[in-house]
Amino acid sequence: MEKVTRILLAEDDLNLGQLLQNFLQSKGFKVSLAQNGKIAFEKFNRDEFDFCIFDIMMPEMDGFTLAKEVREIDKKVPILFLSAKAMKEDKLEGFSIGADDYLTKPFQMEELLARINAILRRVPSNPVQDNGNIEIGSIKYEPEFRMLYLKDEVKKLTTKENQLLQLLVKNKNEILDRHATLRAIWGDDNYFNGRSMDVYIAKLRKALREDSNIEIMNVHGKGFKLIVKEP
Amino acid sequence: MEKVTRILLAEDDLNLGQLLQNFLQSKGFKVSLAQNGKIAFEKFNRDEFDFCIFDIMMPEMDGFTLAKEVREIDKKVPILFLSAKAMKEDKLEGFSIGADDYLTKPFQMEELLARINAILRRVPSNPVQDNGNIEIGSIKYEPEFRMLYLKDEVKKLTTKENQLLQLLVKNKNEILDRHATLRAIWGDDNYFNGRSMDVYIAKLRKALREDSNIEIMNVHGKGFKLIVKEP
DNA sequence: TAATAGCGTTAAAAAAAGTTAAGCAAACAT
DNA sequence: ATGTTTGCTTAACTTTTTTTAACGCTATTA
Repeated sequence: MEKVTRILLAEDDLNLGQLLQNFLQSKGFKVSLAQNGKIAFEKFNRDEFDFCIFDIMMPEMDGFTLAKEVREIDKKVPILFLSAKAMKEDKLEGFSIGADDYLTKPFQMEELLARINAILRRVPSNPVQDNGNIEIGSIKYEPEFRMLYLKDEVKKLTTKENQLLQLLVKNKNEILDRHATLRAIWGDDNYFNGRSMDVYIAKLRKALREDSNIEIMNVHGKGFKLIVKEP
Repeated sequence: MEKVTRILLAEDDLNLGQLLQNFLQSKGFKVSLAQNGKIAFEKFNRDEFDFCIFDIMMPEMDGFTLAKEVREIDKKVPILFLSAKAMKEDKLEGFSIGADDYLTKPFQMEELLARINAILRRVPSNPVQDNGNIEIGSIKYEPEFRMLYLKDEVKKLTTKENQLLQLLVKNKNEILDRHATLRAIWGDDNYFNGRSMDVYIAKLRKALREDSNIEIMNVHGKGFKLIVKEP
């Protein structure tokens, strides 16, 4: 379950604004477009955002003032400035307000995207990280330690066994696509890797056999499906 | 007690290099200047750095290759590229390697400073305690003194043991790439050095065995992973 | 229903890693 | 200078992990 990054985009040039909005939305972001700083600030107070892109020259409220207002109530949200001016003073003012980046128009949209991602990588994400303890039927499974706690044995899984079981668990009760799995774990989808994968499916079946409610079912020509019958 | 930020600067133009070094030192950074990528990589492996500034076009080893090598053994250290070319492809390649910023020459030194600080604001402050002491599970580890404080013994690590353990710690819970590690510590990735590394992994396992929550796990064909079970 | 592609299983071969110890050279002490 | 310690590499042997092969079964389609 991927978390969508919500971007607040303040840009008075409607052409550019919608172009950016469409581009970023096509890249999987949720983008709220505001036509000036005042509207942007209202949006910021009303909703939650993970990233801000502010044009500097805007009517009603310019980008710097907007950023200052935002910084007063949120010290952490990343801010990236867009500007027509490449002037040194402006850039430095931008950074002094607490900007994360400053991009001068015209720019390539791919560069904007790359810069957004570079910043997002540094933002501490998901504070809620489940402790990774998973139950497959009655069998405890710890993916990060590659451990399977069977009735009278603790089985240490190999790298491949673990990768495969993780994918199966992640797609519990859904079909795990054969070709995609081969590309994901083996890097390449060819005949021999396919046979190798079948061998590992057999290994996992043997390991999980002690709980008769667990089944790794084949879906002919499609892939495998981990089924756990809940009583 | 302010911690000094140590910058690794790779720049073959000695004029610019020393200019930047002086400027950044005057701003309170500790700057190590390397004249090409190869020297920079050796420095990176020998010492600890909090920030990297890499020129792209350099003899011996270019900035992109350098950054890739660095990223293989350190997923987190910030990297900022300097380049004479403003080409879109180069910028995108830079970001795809995992750069945090990309600055085109000529630039204002104040802008460089502002960008460095903007990135450093996002870097989670010292996972390492102020004095450089590290805890691996219940075992205290002082990399700069090559000391491991075991239950009833203080083990002095050898150079290789220490280098390897440092890399493992830096990549805790992530895979430490086998080939990259060999290049980083042994300088060359060949069969015999690989066997040597396995011997050192065995030594470290034995040393860390007293805390059963610590494990140096092998990821077949990829490398090793230090995992510490937190209770 | 015969042909065929896809899968199940087991065994073997091959590759990678674990372990122990011998060998060797540099650093250190005697 | 000579012996000793130390750190590292190389070797030899073992075990684990992964791939490949072989043979049989099952579902799909002509």
